[in-house]
Amino acid sequence: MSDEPDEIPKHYAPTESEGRWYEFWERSGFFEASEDPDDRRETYTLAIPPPNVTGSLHMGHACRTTFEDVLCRHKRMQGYNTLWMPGIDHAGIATQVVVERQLKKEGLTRHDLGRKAFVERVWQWKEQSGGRILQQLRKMGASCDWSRTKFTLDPDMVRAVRESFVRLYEEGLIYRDTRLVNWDVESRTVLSDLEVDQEEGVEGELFDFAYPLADGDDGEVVVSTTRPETMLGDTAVAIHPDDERYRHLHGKFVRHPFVDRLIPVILDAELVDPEFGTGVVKVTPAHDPNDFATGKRHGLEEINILNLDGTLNENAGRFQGLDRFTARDAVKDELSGLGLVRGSKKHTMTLPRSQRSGTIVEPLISTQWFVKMRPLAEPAIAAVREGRIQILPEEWEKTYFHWLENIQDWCISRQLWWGHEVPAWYCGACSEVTVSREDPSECKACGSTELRQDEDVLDTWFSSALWPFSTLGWPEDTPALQRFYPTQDMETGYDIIFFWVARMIMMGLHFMGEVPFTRVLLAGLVTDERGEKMSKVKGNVIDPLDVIHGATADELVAKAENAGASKAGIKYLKKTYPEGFVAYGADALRMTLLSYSPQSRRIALSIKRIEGYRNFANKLWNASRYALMKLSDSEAVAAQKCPRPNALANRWILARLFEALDAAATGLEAYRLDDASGALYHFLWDEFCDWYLEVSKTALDSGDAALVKETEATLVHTLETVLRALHPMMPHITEEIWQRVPKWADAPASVMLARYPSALVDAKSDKDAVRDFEVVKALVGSLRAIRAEHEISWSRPIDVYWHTDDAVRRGVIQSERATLEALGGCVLHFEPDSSRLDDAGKHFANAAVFVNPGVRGVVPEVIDPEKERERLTRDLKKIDKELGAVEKKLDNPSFVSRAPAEVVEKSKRDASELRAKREQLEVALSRL
RNA sequence: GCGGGAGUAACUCAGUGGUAGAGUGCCAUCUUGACAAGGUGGAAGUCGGCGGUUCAAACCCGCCCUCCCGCACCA
Repeated sequence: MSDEPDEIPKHYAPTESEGRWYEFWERSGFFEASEDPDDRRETYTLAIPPPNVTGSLHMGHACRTTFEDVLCRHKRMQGYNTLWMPGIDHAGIATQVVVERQLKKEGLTRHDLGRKAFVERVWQWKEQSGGRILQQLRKMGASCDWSRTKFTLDPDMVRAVRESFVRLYEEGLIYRDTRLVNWDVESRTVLSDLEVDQEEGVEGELFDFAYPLADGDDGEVVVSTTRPETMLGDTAVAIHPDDERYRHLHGKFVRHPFVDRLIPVILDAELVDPEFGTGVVKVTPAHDPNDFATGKRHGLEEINILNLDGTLNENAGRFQGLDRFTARDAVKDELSGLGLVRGSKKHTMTLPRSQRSGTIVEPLISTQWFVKMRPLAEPAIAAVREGRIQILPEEWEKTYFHWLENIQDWCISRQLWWGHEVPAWYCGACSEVTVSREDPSECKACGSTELRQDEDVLDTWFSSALWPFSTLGWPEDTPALQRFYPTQDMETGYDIIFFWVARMIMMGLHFMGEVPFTRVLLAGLVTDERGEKMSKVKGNVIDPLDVIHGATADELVAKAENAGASKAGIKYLKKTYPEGFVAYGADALRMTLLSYSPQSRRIALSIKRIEGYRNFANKLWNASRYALMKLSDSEAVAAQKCPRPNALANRWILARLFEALDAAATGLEAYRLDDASGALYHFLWDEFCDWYLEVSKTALDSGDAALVKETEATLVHTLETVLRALHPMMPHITEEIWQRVPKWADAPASVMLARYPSALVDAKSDKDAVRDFEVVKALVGSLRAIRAEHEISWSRPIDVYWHTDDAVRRGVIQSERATLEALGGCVLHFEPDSSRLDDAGKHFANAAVFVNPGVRGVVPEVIDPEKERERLTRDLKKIDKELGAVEKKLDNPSFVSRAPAEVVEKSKRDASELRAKREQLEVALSRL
């Protein structure tokens, strides 16, 4: 047989197989949701978190995609009309930056092209390389309904955005206002609070200087600041009204040393903490949020000293044109020259940085569009509080509530060119604003045609917030919207709970009057195996596609260098993956990502773990290969029907299959895909492969026609069922094998269309079989241990004399004799006279002894007495430890009286079994 | 300052009251006809520390130490 070329290769090769099946599924339309009015199936809908159009598949996407695909494939197999709605996000800043970078290489800026040409250029780029990530999601096996793919700038999305903007405007929930905003001087746009990161622990300087009193008053007031340059925009100094030290300053003025300006001393209990510094605060309303609020309270002038690029403007007098940081030193020098410096000390502070450009964000007065959030937040809070939306893991609810309860208005305008245009037009004649669904031809107030559209675009997240219903056709009342809204699950990373999840809930409730989804699943962030965030600089990025298709070490290094990895990063990469990656396949990657607990905030991905699951895929492959070889000439064997076998092993594996399916179902229902996949993994490997396949060899070779028949039926049924159960997790390999398994006449064309196996339908729990098979496993385990300890070659059969007083166990051993002898490599002899075993030394030369629950046995003439002593001593020690713990418990009267009866009973049983075992081992030891 | 999370085997992590688990790694051994990407056997943990509740604590409570993450404030 070994001479014959194998029809099925020994190693599973994922690369070719995965692409082939994916193409088959997509071409066959298996991913498509139905809008057929006669289709009465319940729906299951999940909208993909649309990746950035600039995006390239990373592990975060891979993780999301896997999780979502499992949910969708599972629901689909359960008979739901399943819609997994795919799409891409236009990603305002991110995309604009990418194209601007390209232009830079040509020596151009976007201003050289002008707005229209630039936007055209971005579209061009989008058409060429934009949708790449959707192809990459396919490599993961994602079963999205691609026929519905949306881009957030598609015409119908534009329509949805305009509709929602206009409605919110008409309802007074969108307004235009001048206030202090976060200004990114590099990207030259405003940012929402969420787009600003606070960099903590920055070592800075607290600089003290003096303002001389004006109007002939002698003296000065000393103020402290971390930003001396902003004094150019100071319009007050503030003291606490109750501060006795400064009572003489009430109503006075100070003189600005550089600019011809008198600055009032104001009293403000809110701004000033008399304990801090000198107790005097300089007030710069145009460049600090607190000062801005103070300015509003006191009606102070707001003097903006900055240009939009971060240089100082004409209000800075002689400092005009200097960069903001250069200006800081210049101002300090100037103050020093005037003898006004009063000291300086180190100061630890927090700096606001732009998430995009990394530059320090400037608070700047600007006119922007805002969404009034409170009225939207209230229903969103209620929806979660009342359980109409469930957030998992639950601890995120607190974070969600905390944010919404303290929410600030959302600044939605951005000074970019790429994005949804603000549908507002300014009239040149009357300066009224016209906000309109359609491009207006005249001012709504005065009828003038002198209209100019607002030049800003909307925050990318504005269109994302509409995603669950805009993708289904809103504002049209389409059949899709009716059928698939609200959706069921929303799965995404916890890092965008505010950016996206909360806003979708608010907008969904507002525009649809219904929650956009009933469950939010928040997953952790994927990091490298050290728990460090994957970063191009660190060289620790694992590209999912490299894992799937393989990559040499050289390729990895070249790629990392190209991406700008540091020297240390390259070194780490070379050290960690000296061999590169073999093609592990999408299924192995998926299983790995699923195996991490969804409750963890960090998914420290390890290549070793991926390798482990690649090995699992291979194990499944080879187990199937064995089964298919054995079943090759039994065409009649159909997998569909659950057999009713008589043989113990067959009954056992079906019972265990039942339990594994039950565990998988429980895991899937609870969104614990780690538990679900783990249950099937262990069933397949530890039970089906390690025990059942081995036992089946004996049965299939037995020549007993009835036994052969029922074993074949059980084998194929178990395999076919476990393939269906695993399909959502490992779609490609299960399809590859399932297609080869003998099937029933009207079987569907793909495993993904087959029914998901349910424990209740497929088998009944056979507890007796499970209990009896444990006897087989324990006995074989003992024999293997003896063999291993005494280095007995497998080619040498051993004689085994055994005895038990337990009728059930005796029955099992006698009826499973063939199996036991095959797996144990032995010849079994029942020893009716148990005293001969107790006193084995007299009757058997060099006997090794084993003791199982209720079964004793000896293996004569095979042993090294020293090793036997070692083995027995070790066993004895283990038993002593266990027995000690149990006995201690039982000696405690409180335990016996207060613990539940079943717990006490179990302990008693354990104790007596352990004592018996202990006695046996001691006898055996003393004999040596 | 407010809030959340984490600390369990060498590593990465499961484990919400009843005798500590997995994957990888390690040691030994086996090319037994599905699979060496494998089989078999084995070693390895004062469950961060201290106290409390309980018959019983990795798990519940309190305090402490270390690390991570949000939010707010920071003259």
